[in-house]
Amino acid sequence: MLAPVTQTTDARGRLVAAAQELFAARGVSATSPRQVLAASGVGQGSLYHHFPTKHDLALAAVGATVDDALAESLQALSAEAPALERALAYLGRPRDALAGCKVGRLTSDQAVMDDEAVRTVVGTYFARLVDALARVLAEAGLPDADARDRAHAAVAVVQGGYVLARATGDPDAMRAAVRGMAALLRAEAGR
Amino acid sequence: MLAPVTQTTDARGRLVAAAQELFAARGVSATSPRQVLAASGVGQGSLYHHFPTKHDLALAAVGATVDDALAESLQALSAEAPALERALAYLGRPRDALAGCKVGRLTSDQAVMDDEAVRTVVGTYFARLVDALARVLAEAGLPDADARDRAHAAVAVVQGGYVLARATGDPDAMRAAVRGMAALLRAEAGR
DNA sequence: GTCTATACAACGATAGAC
DNA sequence: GTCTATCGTTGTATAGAC
Repeated sequence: MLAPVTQTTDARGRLVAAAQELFAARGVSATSPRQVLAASGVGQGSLYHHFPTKHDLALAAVGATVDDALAESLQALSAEAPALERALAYLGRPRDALAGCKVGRLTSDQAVMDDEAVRTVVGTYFARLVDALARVLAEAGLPDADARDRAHAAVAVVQGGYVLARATGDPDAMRAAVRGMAALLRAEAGR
Repeated sequence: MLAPVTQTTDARGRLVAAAQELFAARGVSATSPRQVLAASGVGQGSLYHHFPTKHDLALAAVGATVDDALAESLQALSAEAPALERALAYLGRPRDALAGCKVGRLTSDQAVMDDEAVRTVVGTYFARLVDALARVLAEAGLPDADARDRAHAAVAVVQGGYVLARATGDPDAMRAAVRGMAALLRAEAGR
């Protein structure tokens, strides 16, 4: 019995993957268990066996999405480069601006904000991201309090960039916002 | 006939006001015509008389909300003060961070993004806001292209501040983001 | 563990009397 | 212009056989 994982991992895994995709594309509230069923290819009974309520499914899918997103973001911040360049690398990462942030969009989703457990997962994502960026900016030479403010601003610029790009239908809005922030950070560092 | 507006303005106006409130609190997708009915106090038939579909109601309510929000924002930018201070006044305006931006949140709302007319109204709001802020920053001495980038960044910081505050459940996240941005703009101006 | 069948409420919208 | 009654669909969830 060296392969301890049962075959059920498959059905469960497919359900979570399908839910992640649909939640990212249409939001949690706007996605029905029926749609997840259809996309995953499993039967109705299976879904409710693994996830008795939509809440359980949302928690699993959002948790997986947050884990993925956090790993990707922290990667840019922990590269082999000077601290300021690592911060700018996070800012400049390629993003699908018109799709919106898979995590950030959840804060406008009623089904998420009304669910304490899910909302906490989303909150932890941003808390950890800001913490990591603040450490990098402190390493770049800023006093701790200033580094935290700049980190909040930088993460906010990315989130707001998504909003601007989606609202205007123009991905350049995100690029302009990030460019503006990067220029300001460089200017301050070169003081 | 010097009073051209009929009494229907009342029922219609109450419907729009109720819709604005509900849309701001719960989103467009998550708000049903039934809820608008209940909140406004008018009858079922009246709603569908004035607004044959939910689309029509959304367009009217979102349009009204955008008009209000734009007027408020532009007010801070057109005060009697030096240009940089007007930009910082916009950034520092008091905001209900945990409630989210009544306009910005709409970009995560499926019912809005799928509706060309409504989405255009939301897009125009941000386009006009960025334009106005860019003009102020140019007046403060920045080259036009730089002013536009900084304006995108500043508007994005506010939108992202809402996201951070809602995600973490902490209004201070918005304040930190705005503080960080303001400090960067001041530093650049005092170069 | 997975399936089909079904329950019951709420959805957006319409009908037709007044 | 406004009302009550109702349509057909989809929502989340459950029942019970296999």
